[in-house]
Amino acid sequence: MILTEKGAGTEGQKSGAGERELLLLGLLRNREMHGYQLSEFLETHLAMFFDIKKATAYNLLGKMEKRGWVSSREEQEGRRPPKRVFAITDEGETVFQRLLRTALPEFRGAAFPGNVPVLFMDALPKDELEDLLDQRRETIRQKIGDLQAHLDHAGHPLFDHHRLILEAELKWVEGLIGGLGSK
Amino acid sequence: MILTEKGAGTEGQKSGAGERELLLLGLLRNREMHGYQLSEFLETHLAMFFDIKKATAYNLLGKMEKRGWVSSREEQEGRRPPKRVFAITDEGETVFQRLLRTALPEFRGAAFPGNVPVLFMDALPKDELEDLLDQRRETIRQKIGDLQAHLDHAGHPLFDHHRLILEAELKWVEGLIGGLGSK
DNA sequence: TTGTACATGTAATTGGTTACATGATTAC
DNA sequence: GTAATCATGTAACCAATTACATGTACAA
Repeated sequence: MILTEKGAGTEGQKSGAGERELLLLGLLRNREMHGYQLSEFLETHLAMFFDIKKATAYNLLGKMEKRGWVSSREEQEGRRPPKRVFAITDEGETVFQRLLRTALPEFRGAAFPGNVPVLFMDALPKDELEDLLDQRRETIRQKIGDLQAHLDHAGHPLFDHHRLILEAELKWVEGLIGGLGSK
Repeated sequence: MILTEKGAGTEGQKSGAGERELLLLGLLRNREMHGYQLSEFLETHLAMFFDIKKATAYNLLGKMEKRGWVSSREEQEGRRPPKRVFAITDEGETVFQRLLRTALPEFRGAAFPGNVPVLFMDALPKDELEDLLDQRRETIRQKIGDLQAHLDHAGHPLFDHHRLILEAELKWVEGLIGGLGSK
């Protein structure tokens, strides 16, 4: 039976926290930005990898400012609503360095809630099951195809990760489909 | 630049909901169980794949009972605190069938927040970076090793999925490490 | 008698999303 | 004039976790 890696010892400071903060800090490290700008950047350049909503970005920036990780100044252009431009502080840089070194060597596997239905495949008539799995395979294939559409990212580590994971998923579903006959 | 699959159309009933319910319903389909028992089962047999806490299970069962998906009866043994044994209802079975058919063909890639730090590798001196990546590689290798420890699951689809994903992760990190020299 | 396993639940908190509320600027 | 884009923020809500609160049975 499957064993948990429990009682493994440390239990430490809840692993896995702070990636969003790390991400925002890291982006602000390149150049200061206001919330909308940051959010736009996330949507246009990183939406494939991370899904951070506008409200989340604003809230996070607010929190980080309270903690002193970032500072903000108002910028007025004409008589539009002013922008709050955020910059990383020295303290923020320290936090960034710490978070980076904590997060990089860690690996906690992602959760795959999408796999739940696979547990109950035998509740379906074989024909229908085959059909549904075919659909899943097509979904994955399409995502792999989408990847080819922006090859400008090829070679980027996160892009490669995406590709490798999708290929593993495809292989897996194909295995499932292949195993169907011999049942 | 990376493109989102936005405006793709449907937008429908928020995809990705209900897997936990599907899981619990599916397990109750095999045999009726009380909360503690269900939770134990999740911990001892499925902890590797899904992480559902006790409180969550209890709450979920409560909710599902309110919705009529499961029914419960009290069972008294001696004079201990009584158990509430849950069974799936006909309505629950209908929901199960629906959720199963919705969830199986879907594929929405998991989120990998653990990859955030990879974006900022260049903020680290090469030696340290190499060291941290080596650590990550070891973490993954160990997880793969852990897998071998319970080979009784080998061949189980979810087990295979785990293995394939971990292998992809390993390959990826090794790629990162390999690319370090040529920088 | 002390700790662990069995057994259930609620309350407080966290983290994030959706929806709301506001308003100026620019392109059609 | 009206829609899209730029710009900020709050409030309500939801899902899930942690911490709390309670109590029996049994083994060391």
